[in-house]
Amino acid sequence: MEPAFGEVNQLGGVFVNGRPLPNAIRLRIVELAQLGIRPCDISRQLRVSHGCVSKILARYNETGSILPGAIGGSKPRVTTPTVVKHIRTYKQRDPGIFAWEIRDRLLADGVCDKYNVPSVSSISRILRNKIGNLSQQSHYEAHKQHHPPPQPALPYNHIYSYPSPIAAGAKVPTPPGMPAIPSTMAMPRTWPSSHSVTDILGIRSIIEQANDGSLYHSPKVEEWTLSRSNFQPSAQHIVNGLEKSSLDQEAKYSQTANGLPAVSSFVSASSMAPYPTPAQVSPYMTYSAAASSGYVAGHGWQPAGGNPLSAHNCDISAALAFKGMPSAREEGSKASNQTASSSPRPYPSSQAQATTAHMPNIVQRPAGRHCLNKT
DNA sequence: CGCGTCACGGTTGAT
DNA sequence: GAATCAACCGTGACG
Repeated sequence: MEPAFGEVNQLGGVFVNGRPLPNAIRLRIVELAQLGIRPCDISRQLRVSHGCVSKILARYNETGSILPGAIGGSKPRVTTPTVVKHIRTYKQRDPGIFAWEIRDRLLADGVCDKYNVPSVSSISRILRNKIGNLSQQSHYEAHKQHHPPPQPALPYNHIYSYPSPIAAGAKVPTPPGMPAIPSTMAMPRTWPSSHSVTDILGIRSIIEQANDGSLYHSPKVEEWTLSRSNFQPSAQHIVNGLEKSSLDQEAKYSQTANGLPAVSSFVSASSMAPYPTPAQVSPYMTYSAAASSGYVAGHGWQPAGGNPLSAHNCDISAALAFKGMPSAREEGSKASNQTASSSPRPYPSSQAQATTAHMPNIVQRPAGRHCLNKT
């Protein structure tokens, strides 16, 4: 299972191998970068490897999300039963049809979109393995016989019809044919899985808990809210991407956190004082700091106007605001063309506005903005 | 010296 | 329920 305590890196920072940094830290990294602090300094201050800082900032710049990608799980299948069924149908109607033609038809008929349409080779395989004999038999009946019962209409397709999750990760910057990177596109792999519901529930419960003093939860809410409100479309994914893993993780990190110097304490001030003793700090305590009040509220540096990142100050309210936007996920998952930069408001609702009202700035983040670090 | 990148050892979650 | 697989993670080192 999970180590009760993390490891300590060269900078004296605590981390859990294989697990993402707590969102509070991730948020911190972005915040500091936005304040013009160089990545190398951020790295030292937060005691996070510069590679990690670099990665998080790069992802943030690319996707608008501070959250880690969805860990684990499998990719959604593109060759869903529905798709197979359509392929079969095409093949039956035209036994001489080519795989690429089938592919085109799947797109044309709206069975798939360009993100989840099977490759030609996949189609060939399907034809060979699942349908091959059909084309030679007499068909229309055939499928009723040896075919699995009719599939539920939208097993995966509609769920996965958001922009290619695969294209999403930081590793795949710009999906082909996509001029700009809509934040939704660039989001981390987040195919809705069974989490979908749990995510929501989980998040909500967290939000709810935020009231009862489970302090470690607030950071989640903050960041999460932050991301969502800042980057609209991607937000949902974030939610999705954040998923259990993120939340859990955070919870884990939080466990040991008690009364020790927190990130906030040494990051906080612009002062950037020498770091407190690193290693002996119980792992993650650092992270505990995240408690909203602690690490942000007190600082004078946040833009009065409400820097997006200042969301912590209003984590609860923002969270509540978010709660009021249940449909955001769906909307976001489909609003794949929205770019964060162009800032079409995906959430025209008053609720959305209420949320975003806290952080007007980021919404206008310049599209082409580059490394925060390049300062 | 700063930063992008990548191998590595690790975790996670769907199948 | 265990194994497998493929995704992700942050660190540390290199260029």
